[in-house]
Amino acid sequence: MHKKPLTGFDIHNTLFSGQSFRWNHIDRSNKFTYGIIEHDLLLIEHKKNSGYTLVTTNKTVGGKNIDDFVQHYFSLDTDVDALFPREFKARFPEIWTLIQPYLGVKILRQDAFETLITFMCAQGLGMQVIRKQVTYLAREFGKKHTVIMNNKPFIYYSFPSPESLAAANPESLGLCTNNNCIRANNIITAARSIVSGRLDLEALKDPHMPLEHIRKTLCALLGIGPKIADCIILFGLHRFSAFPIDTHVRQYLAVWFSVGDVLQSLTQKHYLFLQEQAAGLLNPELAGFAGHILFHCWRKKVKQLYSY
DNA sequence: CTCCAGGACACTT
DNA sequence: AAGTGTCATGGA
Repeated sequence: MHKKPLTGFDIHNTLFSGQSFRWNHIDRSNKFTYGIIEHDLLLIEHKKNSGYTLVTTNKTVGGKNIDDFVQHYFSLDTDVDALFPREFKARFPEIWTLIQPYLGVKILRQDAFETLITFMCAQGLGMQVIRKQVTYLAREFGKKHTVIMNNKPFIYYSFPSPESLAAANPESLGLCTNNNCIRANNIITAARSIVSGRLDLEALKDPHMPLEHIRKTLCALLGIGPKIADCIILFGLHRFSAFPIDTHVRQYLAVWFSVGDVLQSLTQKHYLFLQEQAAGLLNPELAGFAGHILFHCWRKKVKQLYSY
């Protein structure tokens, strides 16, 4: 067991802000949280006086030592002060005050394939149902692991490999996607395009590749539109300039910044218009990062929603 | 029985 | 291109 204290950011809100559907609580007391990264079980332990501690079963995670992993996975290398420009704070002082408690929320640099599949499950559904689908997918098609914790066996499942989803039959995968066979087939097709090499997610991580080209490549897959594509780009390909717009983002853009109209339908043109406006308000290079903080604040504080 | 949930897509102008 | 209905499903 390897341990690493986690300090300097808001771990709980980061894990449960809805960007990842693979972090869960072990028990109702919420003192232990777990996630599976790169097939490695990570535990986050919360003690009253000693804060948060990351516990891993291996010395390395995702080929990195723990310090480097934490730095990278939790985006601790990104300057928080650069997220919201000086003009933003001056123009919207009340919003700036409102989001103060959420400035510690980080973007998780997640696995690209996991992000691709899990956000394909997110179309037009509530987070509760999304998490359920992802849990079922891992249980049915992921690798089963058993570890002994507190003298009791604890079972978890790593996220399915592209090969296992590519080989799945639609009926059994449909049981994981609310019996939505269209979505099940879309996921299988996407997994097959990864296996065949027709879609190369690693290549899309190239920071020099134009955002437009990446978006176009992802949208070529059935079941992926502009919003899901931007989520994959932000959380899975780690391009913080990508700014996904969903119903919640549209709401806070209209209410907080008088950008667009909530009632206006989100056509492609309007979607791009909102993105331009948001980039103008925020630091364009980090618009998605800042947007996620605004998103989480809007949901939790204004809408009183909880994603777990 | 309605209505909603982090959209996507086919189908007309 | 750009705008407008339709779709699919479990849960509250």
